[in-house]
Amino acid sequence: MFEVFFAHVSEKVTLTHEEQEKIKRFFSPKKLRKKQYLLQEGDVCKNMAFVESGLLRSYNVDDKGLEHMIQFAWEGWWITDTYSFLSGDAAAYNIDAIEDSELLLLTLPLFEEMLVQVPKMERYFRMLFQKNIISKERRLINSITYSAEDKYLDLVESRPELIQRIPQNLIASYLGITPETLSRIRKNILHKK
Amino acid sequence: MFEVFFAHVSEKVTLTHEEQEKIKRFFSPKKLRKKQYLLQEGDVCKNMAFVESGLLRSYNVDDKGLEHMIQFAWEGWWITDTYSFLSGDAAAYNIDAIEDSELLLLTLPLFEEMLVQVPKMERYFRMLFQKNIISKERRLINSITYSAEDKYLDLVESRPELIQRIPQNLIASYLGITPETLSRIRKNILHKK
DNA sequence: TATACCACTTGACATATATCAAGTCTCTTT
DNA sequence: AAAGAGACTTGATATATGTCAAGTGGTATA
Repeated sequence: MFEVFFAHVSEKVTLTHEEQEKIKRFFSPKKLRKKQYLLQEGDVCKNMAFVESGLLRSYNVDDKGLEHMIQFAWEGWWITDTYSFLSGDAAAYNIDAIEDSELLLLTLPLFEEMLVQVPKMERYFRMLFQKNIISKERRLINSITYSAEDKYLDLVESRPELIQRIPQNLIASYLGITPETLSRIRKNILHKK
Repeated sequence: MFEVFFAHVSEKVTLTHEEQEKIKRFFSPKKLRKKQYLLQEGDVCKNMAFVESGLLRSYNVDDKGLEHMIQFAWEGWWITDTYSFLSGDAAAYNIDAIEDSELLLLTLPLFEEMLVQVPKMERYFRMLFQKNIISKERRLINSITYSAEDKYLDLVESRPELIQRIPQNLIASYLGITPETLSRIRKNILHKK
C-alpha cells in the first residue's frame, strides 16, 4: 500500500527502514469508488491525500453551477484543499474520484507531528511545494497570456498523459474554456496538419 | 538591513541569536534603483531575493511584446524565477524594480547550505511555500472562473494595498486584461454606487 | 515656463470565445 | 435488440473583451 508513496519520497530524501515504519503510522489508507467524494465544498478539509492508485480531481463550482477544475491527481500525486486544510476554514473546493482509487490520508495534527518526529520530511514537503509552485505559476502565466488554442497546445506538449487520461470536457474546464471551444480547437489543429 | 527579514522569519520559526548570525552570512545585500533589472529573460536566475524595502515585479513578455505580470514583491516578500533558480535553465521571466529597493540575495548553493546548517529554515521555507501555493491557487481559480470585473473586485477586496501601490496598467496586466478594459470596469463600478 | 512624457480615459470597431440548441456516435443497461 | 445516457461535434448567434486611435491631465525635466 505504501509502494508508490515511498518511491516518491525517495526521489527527494533517503529514509531508513525505521523512519519508513514510523511514517507509515501517521497515515490512514482509504479506498474511494468512482464518483465518491473525498471533500465537499463547505466542509473543512481534514486530510491531505496521497494517491497510491486511481485518479481524483479537485474543482470548484461557480454561481451558474459550472465546474472549474483546479487539479487532477493520479498515482504519485498529492491532492487537498491546501487553504482549508491548513486554516481549518470551510473548503471552497470539491474533491472526488474520477476512477476507483486507493489513498493514503494524513490529517493536520499528524502531518505536523510527523514533521517533528521525522525532520527529513520537512525537506520532502519543502521540495514538493517548490515543484507545485513552479507548475502553478506556469499554468497561471498560460492562463493570462495565451489564447485558448495556445493553452491547449502547451498542455498537449507539457502534460501528454493528462490529455490521454482525462475526458475532454474536464480538460476544457481545466483550461478555463468551454467544451465546445475545445472541440473546435482540436478540429482546427487537425486541419492545419 | 536584516530587520524586515528576521521579523518575517520569526512569524514562522524562532531563531537563536547564533542562528541569526549564521544565517546572515549566506546573504548578499544589494540595492536596486527604479527600473534596474534583477533578472533578464534568457539569463539564469542566480538568486532568490528578499525585499527589505522597495518594490519589484516579475513578468514575462509575449511574442507581441506585451508584458504579463507574474508577481509584485515589496517589504517582507521574496521574489525569484523559481523554475530557473532551481533548475539552472534560462529564465522565462524578467524581474525589475518599480521603486528604489534594498534586497537580500541568496544563491542556490548558499540556500542549500543554509538549510543543512540551520534545519529550522527548512521549516520556514516549507511554510512560506505553502502560503505561496494558496495564493497562486486563488489567483488561478479567479483567472479561470471570473469575468474581468469580478477578478478586479476580488483583488480590491483581497489585496487592497496592491491596488493602492501599483499603477493601473500593471494591475491590468496582473489580472490578464488590457488597461482599457480595466479603466472601463472602474468607471462602471463607480456608476453603480 | 515650456516641453515632453506617462498614466489614464473614451469612442468606434473587431474578434475570440461563450451560449444555446440540435445532432451524431458509442457504450451501457435493460 | 431497444432505449437511454454521456461524450463529443457542429451551427447560428450573442457578448465580453481586445484593438486602434485620439484626447486629457498631471508631473518630471530641460
